[in-house]
Amino acid sequence: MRIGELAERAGTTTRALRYYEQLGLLPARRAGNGYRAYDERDLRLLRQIRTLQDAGFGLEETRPFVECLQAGHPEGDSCPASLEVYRRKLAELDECIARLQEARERVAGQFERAVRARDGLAAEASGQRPPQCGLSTEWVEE
Amino acid sequence: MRIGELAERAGTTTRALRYYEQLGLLPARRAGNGYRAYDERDLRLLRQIRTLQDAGFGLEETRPFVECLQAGHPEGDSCPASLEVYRRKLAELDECIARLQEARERVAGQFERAVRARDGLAAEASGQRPPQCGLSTEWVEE
DNA sequence: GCTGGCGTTGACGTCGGCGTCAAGGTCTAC
DNA sequence: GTAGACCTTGACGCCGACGTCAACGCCAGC
Repeated sequence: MRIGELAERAGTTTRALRYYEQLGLLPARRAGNGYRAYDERDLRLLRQIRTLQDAGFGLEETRPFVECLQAGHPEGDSCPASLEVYRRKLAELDECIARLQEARERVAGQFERAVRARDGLAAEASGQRPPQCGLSTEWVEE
Repeated sequence: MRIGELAERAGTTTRALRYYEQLGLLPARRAGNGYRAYDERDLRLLRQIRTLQDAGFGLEETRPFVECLQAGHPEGDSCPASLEVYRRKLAELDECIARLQEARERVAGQFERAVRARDGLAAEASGQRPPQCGLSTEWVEE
């Protein structure tokens, strides 16, 4: 199988495959004419890479999984190094999620404060009382 | 006030300030010798920028807030455009958090499956999908 | 033999938010 | 008059994961 077919079957691009090879992540054999030659095992490796990428892993983090498969293990995560990467990624995701949630709270607080201030100012300007019942409509509006 | 003092008072660097000026975000007046000259209002603008950045806003997203202050409003979020940015950012954060949580679940599932497999118990599962969330400037890998 | 569709390597561009020189100008203190 | 602490502009570097040329080679079909 040549590079174009492999790329298509894995749902990626030839450029990506050459990049992986450049990283030593997915080395390719060569046909007589210099074309890269891949087989089903390479497709397996590539799918491992893509699955992990989709789950938020960087390319370097996929390396232990790929090497694990290349070493003949049944799964990319059959090796200790892969499990270690899982653990690190879980911790990373947890921290990341916590940070985002904290940011979300801050933004939501500021937003609501600003909306109240706006309604307050509008009320002062128009000389009327602020509406008390309709904050939730602000949201769905967009 | 010159650039070094402003940077220090806002907890940033002179490089960042020149960059903001380059973006037209924080224009500076010039002293006779060509040095940038800032005042307390600039410090206010800069603090607005930094606060938003810390909350995960990109520099372009801070622009409406800065312009709002420059237009003489009491707060950076006194203007409709700023509120709109708040809304967009909240939606963005929500989506991002959801994706990361989904990714976390998948990784956790894979991890546990792999551990069970290692311990000799057989089980299988699979999954797919895209997470990948880019956010604030300061998340370091661990 | 010629077109068209594959493949090859190499190299530069992208995005954000600056860091880090380099080469020089300005101002103050001693 | 000179050190050194500030300032100026300009330009390249960085991180990841490729995209996008450019210029060429290989091979099948007509």
